[in-house]
Amino acid sequence: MRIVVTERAETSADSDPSLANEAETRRAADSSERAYNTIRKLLVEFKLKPGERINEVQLSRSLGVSRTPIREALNRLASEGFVSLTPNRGFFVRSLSTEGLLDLYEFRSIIECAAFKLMCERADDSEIDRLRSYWEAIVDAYPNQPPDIILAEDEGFHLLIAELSGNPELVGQLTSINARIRFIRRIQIEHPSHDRTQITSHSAIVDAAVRRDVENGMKLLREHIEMTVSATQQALKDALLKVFAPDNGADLKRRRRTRDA
Amino acid sequence: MRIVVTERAETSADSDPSLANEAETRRAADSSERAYNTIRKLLVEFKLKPGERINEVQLSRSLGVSRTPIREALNRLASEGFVSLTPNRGFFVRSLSTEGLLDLYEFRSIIECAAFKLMCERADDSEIDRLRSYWEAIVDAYPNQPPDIILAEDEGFHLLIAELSGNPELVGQLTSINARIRFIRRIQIEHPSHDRTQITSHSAIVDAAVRRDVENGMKLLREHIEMTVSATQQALKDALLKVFAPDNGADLKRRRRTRDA
DNA sequence: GAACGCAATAGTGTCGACACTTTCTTGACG
DNA sequence: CGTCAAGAAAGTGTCGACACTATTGCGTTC
Repeated sequence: MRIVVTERAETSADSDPSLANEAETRRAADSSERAYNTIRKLLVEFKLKPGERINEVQLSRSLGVSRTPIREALNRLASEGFVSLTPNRGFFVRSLSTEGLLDLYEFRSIIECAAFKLMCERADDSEIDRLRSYWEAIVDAYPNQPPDIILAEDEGFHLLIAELSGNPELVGQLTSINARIRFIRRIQIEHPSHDRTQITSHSAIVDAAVRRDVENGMKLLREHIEMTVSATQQALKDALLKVFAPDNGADLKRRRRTRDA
Repeated sequence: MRIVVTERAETSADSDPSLANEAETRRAADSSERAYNTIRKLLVEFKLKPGERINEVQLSRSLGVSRTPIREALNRLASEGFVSLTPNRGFFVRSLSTEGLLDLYEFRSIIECAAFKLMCERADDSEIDRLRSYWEAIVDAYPNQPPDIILAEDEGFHLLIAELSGNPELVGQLTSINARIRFIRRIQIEHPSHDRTQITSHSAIVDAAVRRDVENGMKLLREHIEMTVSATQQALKDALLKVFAPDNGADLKRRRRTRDA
């Protein structure tokens, strides 16, 4: 596995008894939180490969913390679907196969369409205008932004719709979905197949929202999302090929679905 | 707080009843899992009251395990929205206000309608027939069953629709929603306002599925769910009144929404 | 008597250790 | 040669302890 963490250039925090420097020796009070973020990044960037067993001891050494915060982070990641837990055997990286990706995008489409509908029904004009102005403020520069910005602004757009739906559950769900597919989306944006004219659909969605045209808006959203799916699938395949470089993709078949009841 | 865990005499679909008893003989290897189930039950039954701070030491003593599995369970419950975590102050019971309940039911409605639609589009006739036979096998005895059975069979019905949608994400989401509202639903079923003629809508939904009538089926589902919401709201109010017996309900106002980004 | 420290208490966050389980290694046996 | 078993090694699950932080209670000062 051989993971080198560069999150903070603070390697070898352990085994330094000579340094009694107070500020440096202070034990961090948020190891779990940082472990969570770091591990999630490792997962989402395929540093930890799909299907692989996660070695807690190795991970804890890499992050320079004990196993306790590692396990707390892994438990959270387990309920969020990033990893699965088999009793007495430990945590495994849940493979996000192309199949699973389709399911996830379909779920996303469901959430977003519902959010749009609710927004149209509930948001007052000033709120709809927030959506319009949010998009207008970034639309011009949008196609020329670096991938990370594009991604963040796109997520912000869709998340704002969810917020304007007035249902916090939808916001939470969309946030969680975003986290799970962020890396894939980033790859897709950087992929040569990426078509930046999709911004026009955002504008069209805003128009539909202003007109409170539920049917049309949902149709646009559905198409907007579906449009990215096939391109994203190709991007995912490329990414997986890179990850499992020489091997065949046999490991991918071992799809686990151990979401507990 | 003073919690005494009497795991017995409940639904107890789980296996092992006594948690503290086993500590004397041998160390349990699944304390986290059982702590998770137990704490979730405490939450869902309002033994741990909304807004209350969760004392890990007390809890661990009650369950007869150390704080480690308690914290692992709480971390999972945090990602699932049952509790929230404030750094250095600990875990708090997230209050499920009537408002939050509405949001949750709305979310459920969205998931179920989408699942029904997908099922109609994808499931073959034999699968639809599984739904039909599932319901036919239980429909006669249904109104006279004890509440727990009614609840389980109802959940099973809706869950089967989600499964037949072919999207595991929807199954997982519905499972999670069910867990969060189970106790409320149980109260509602036992509440005098409960109307058992709602089984007719299940039959109607099956009919719509057999005819692949998406529009009508979704309409039925939406109504079916909405019908229970108002009744459930009343049941929830009664339950909360009982929980916060002498106090005013001021604690309920402190609604936390600390779902991490 | 009220506001302000300031110590004492209670509670969380993390650690290292150890018991138990799974997995790997090795060597005997067919 | 392959199979199996026993022991060794690796790894997980849980514990008790301790460092650090928040809270409470108490005495002091104005």
